[in-house]
Amino acid sequence: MTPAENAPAIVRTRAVATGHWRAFLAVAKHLNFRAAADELALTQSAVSRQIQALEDEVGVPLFLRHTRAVELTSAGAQLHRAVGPAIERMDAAVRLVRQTAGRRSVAITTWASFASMWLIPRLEEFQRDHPGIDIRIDASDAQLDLDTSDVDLALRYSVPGPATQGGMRLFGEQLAVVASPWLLKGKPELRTPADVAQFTLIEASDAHRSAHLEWLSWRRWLDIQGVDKLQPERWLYFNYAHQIAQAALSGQGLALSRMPLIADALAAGDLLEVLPQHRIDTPLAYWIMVGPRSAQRPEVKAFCTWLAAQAEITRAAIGDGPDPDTQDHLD
Amino acid sequence: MTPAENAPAIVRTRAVATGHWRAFLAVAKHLNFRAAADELALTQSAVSRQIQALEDEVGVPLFLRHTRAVELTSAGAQLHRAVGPAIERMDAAVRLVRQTAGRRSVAITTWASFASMWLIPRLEEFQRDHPGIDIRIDASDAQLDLDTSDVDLALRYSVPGPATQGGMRLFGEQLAVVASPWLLKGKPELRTPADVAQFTLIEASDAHRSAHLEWLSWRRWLDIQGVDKLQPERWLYFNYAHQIAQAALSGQGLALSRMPLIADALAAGDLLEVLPQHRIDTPLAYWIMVGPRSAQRPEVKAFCTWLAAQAEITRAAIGDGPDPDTQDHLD
DNA sequence: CCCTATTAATTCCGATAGCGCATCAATCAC
DNA sequence: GTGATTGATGCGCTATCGGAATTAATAGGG
Repeated sequence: MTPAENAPAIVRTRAVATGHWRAFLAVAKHLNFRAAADELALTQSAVSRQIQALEDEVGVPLFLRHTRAVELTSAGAQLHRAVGPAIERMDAAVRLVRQTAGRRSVAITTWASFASMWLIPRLEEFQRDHPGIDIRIDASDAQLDLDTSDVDLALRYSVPGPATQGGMRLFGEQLAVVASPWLLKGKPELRTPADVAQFTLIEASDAHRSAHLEWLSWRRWLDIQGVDKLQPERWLYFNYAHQIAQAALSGQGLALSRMPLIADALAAGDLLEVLPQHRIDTPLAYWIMVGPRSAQRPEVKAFCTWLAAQAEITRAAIGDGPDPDTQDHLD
Repeated sequence: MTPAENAPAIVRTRAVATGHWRAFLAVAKHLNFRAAADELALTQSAVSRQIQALEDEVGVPLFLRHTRAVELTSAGAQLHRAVGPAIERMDAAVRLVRQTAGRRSVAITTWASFASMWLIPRLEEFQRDHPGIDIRIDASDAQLDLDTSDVDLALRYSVPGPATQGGMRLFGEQLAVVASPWLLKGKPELRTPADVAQFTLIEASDAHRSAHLEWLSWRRWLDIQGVDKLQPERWLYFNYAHQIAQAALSGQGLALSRMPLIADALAAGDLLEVLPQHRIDTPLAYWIMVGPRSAQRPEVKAFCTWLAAQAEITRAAIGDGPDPDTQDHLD
């Protein structure tokens, strides 16, 4: 006697209990009721009936039971493709909420090169000054939406425009020719742009779909210096800026590097700038975008303040002025 | 006495129990326990305790209860953003499975203009010949992934290349200058490309991010005809091909239209081709891509066969030859 | 060809989780 | 201050769920 029969007026569609889907997913994973039951710390009997209940509710068989094998039906497979990610998403959200419960934390999204070359080296200082604040960094290179995802702020790299509306500019960028001191030792000093032809030139490969790479190319630098016909000794391509920096550090050639990212290595003497009078600018800049629900939280404010201070230091190190157009919405 | 206390060895994290999430979503929607209870056909008491159970399991309050108002906590809002879409996705999957249960159906994804100008007008014939097969068309202009979504085949518009691997070519395309007979009546006949300057030229606007639009532009046509300096009387822009066709049909100007899409209108005399000796080709073509799990299903095969026959008719009408490079994996 | 091992379904039964009813507690409106 | 509104709570009922044991189906081995 189901509730539906007690209340015939209401078509109680009770769209399937979430718990049963876990049994479904376990069986779909193992293709074996007993193994699924073990995973769920239940008996085979319980799993069998959960699957039956599910099939009753959906109205379609989800598994084909052969004597020695279980197989998803096409409907089962279809549901599996939808339910698996959905449950996973719910679990992830719960894990995240549990993890950050009662803790002050700031979640940041950015891209791999910026995280490893600028943010992470500085982060220790923030952690020291604010021991109560957790930092979570997503450097998956996926462009997360501040309105719908659970990140508090995004550090982005972009030309000024609609995409940077409401954001705060950290710094602009110049490109400098850099190399390991070890590579230059014993070689005659580079005096003119044309001298770079004696070296291997390290550059980003466009395998990575970034639309910005054109601005960062050696080709553009050579054009600006008026030596666009020049062919270097060799080209060396990498996908990520930190791989390029790594290659330059180990003396594999000359890199055309973004000042904000290699300012530390220059200061430490691990890299030397060559032809410093031939730096070029790009229209790209680095931005903080703050999520709408995060702007008021004190730990987010503290982090932004600290970021701005760090950016000021970097700006001073690379001789970058503040952008007059910046709309600064952070106090 | 929870199960966890009976089995201390197992850290039964039981990642949040049952369909309590539905109560959570209902309360989050109404911000009112009683209204939520009504929606779920339960009592306020039941809803109250479901929410409590949920808060116990997650370990965080999800709602702030004021005397006359209920409010999501930030954790609650975070969960709501994740759980809502997840449940919705599961429900949608179940609905779809229920709907197509036991029915033969073919799900197609394509884009709006092709659906309305080519596919839908022909579909009636297929439905007549195959009354037992349902057709579901997704013309949302979202590029669905055949491997992960529930569509059986995609009708795409693309240059030959990796994206069309394994697909079957329907037809290529030529661009023809067309106009309403009504517009041309009483005007002197157009004899040379330069004569188009007397008319309004209708063209796709690049607000729509399609990378193909360049091939479809009047500018390219004028270049090829050697009259690239020519300025027409007026420009008229639309976002979608069927809007352009609509405008041409109603006599608003000359359109540079894709032959496969307006062949019917030409045959019916609703549009006239002007300067037929000045058609131009584009490298773009129309393709069927069949999903990996669908290729063997008889109804999908039947639909593909029918599509190929329809394409043959269209090819004959527009004088398009088959592409020798085509990899035909059907049949 | 029969016997055994494997595996899902089924039956029976006890535990409990979830529900409704009635009531309480807190607050706001007047 | 009084009544209305709304969420929480105590209590009793029962449908549901889980476990143990058994059955049914069948593939593989001798």
